[in-house]
Amino acid sequence: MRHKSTELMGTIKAFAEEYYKNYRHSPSTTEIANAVGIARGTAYKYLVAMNENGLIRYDGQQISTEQTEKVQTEFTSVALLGAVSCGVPTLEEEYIEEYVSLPASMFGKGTFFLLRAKGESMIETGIYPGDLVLVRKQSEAKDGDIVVALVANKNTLKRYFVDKENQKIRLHPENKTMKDITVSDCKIQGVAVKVIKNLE
Amino acid sequence: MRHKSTELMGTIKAFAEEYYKNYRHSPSTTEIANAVGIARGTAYKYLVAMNENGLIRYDGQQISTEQTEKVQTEFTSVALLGAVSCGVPTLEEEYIEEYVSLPASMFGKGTFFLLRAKGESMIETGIYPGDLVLVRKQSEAKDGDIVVALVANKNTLKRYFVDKENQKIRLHPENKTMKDITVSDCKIQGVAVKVIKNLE
DNA sequence: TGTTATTGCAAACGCGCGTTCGAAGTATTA
DNA sequence: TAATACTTCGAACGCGCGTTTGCAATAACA
Repeated sequence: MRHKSTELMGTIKAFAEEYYKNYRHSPSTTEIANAVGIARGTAYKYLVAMNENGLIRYDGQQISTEQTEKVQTEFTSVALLGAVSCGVPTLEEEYIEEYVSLPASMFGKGTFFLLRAKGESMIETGIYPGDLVLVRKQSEAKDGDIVVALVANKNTLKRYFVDKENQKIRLHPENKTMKDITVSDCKIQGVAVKVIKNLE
Repeated sequence: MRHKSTELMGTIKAFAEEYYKNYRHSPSTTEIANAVGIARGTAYKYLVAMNENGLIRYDGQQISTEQTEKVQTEFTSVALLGAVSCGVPTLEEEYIEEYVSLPASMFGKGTFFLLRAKGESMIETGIYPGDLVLVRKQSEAKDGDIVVALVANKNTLKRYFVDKENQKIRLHPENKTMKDITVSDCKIQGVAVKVIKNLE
């Protein structure tokens, strides 16, 4: 053959892109070599050639293509709380079921936790029992925010309103069959920012 | 001092756990050494001591603790489609806005794509315009599934029913103000499995 | 205070990585 | 067929890693 195989270049590119989507970094020359069945040095030469070629960019460390540039590599680590949503102050290690990484581009940055909604108090905003609620951890809330608040030693999900007249806080369930809770003070654990719902 | 500092052990453990949550693998001895200000060899010795100690587990490659075991390391790579949800056959590279990794424990495994819901045709199942819909790519659907289907060269999100009497497919918008679409055939792109909604 | 055990550091080893080099093999051209 | 250009391989170099070792510093104990 006269020229480096463009077929092989395509295979290498595809392999690198697939690898990148899974591991969020480029494969090593060794990994590429093994994957496509060539020598390590050859794999390196291919990468350099493909770089000059314009098929990929390669700086000796990372391979980048149009596709890999679209791969989001920023994540937020989020604690998923289990059966805790009532009664216990959250975020204690033993109540954390697992830690998951969520892409920062979709969910934002900050300190979050996830909890499984219980009860039907927020049905009218589309939060059903079993849905996962992503909560940004913060102790302040704005009027109208959906908050996780600790009242009577229980964590509940309610909409938060400040009653200026009588200096009270009103926690409003979005469910016509339930009544508002009015308290003079309550600890806010965080503000709900997303819901993840099952469809099937 | 007579014994290795338990304080330092705690610092190392905390550093390794935090690192693990961000990168989904353990830091190198060098990284630990730099982070806590000791020599590389010392860091290694600490890891070995902490392993015998029971404070962590260390196999020479990975550090694991109760916390790191809760960190989910399996992901599914998902293509996020941009303004495509109508009119164009999906999943062509140029319409992919970005690739995100979602934890397999929460979203399952398989081939998925995400799209931003447009129009109000699924409001009664809680899918509002702007919500992100996670779709499992498949060409078959069960009765009652919410599908992304290609009708009249447009992708739409509808509930899927098979009308056995007259061998037709009925695509049902969950919105009382809209009418069912009845077609004899349509290409199914996938089945909606999750919705991610904004709350603020 | 002197002896002993323990700790921390710097240096060194093997290994995999990116990278380079020379030799051997193979397609192209005359 | 012979000359040339190109490609591939295997070996080798430097570097960072995990790991080991020896030495100096230091705490504990008599």
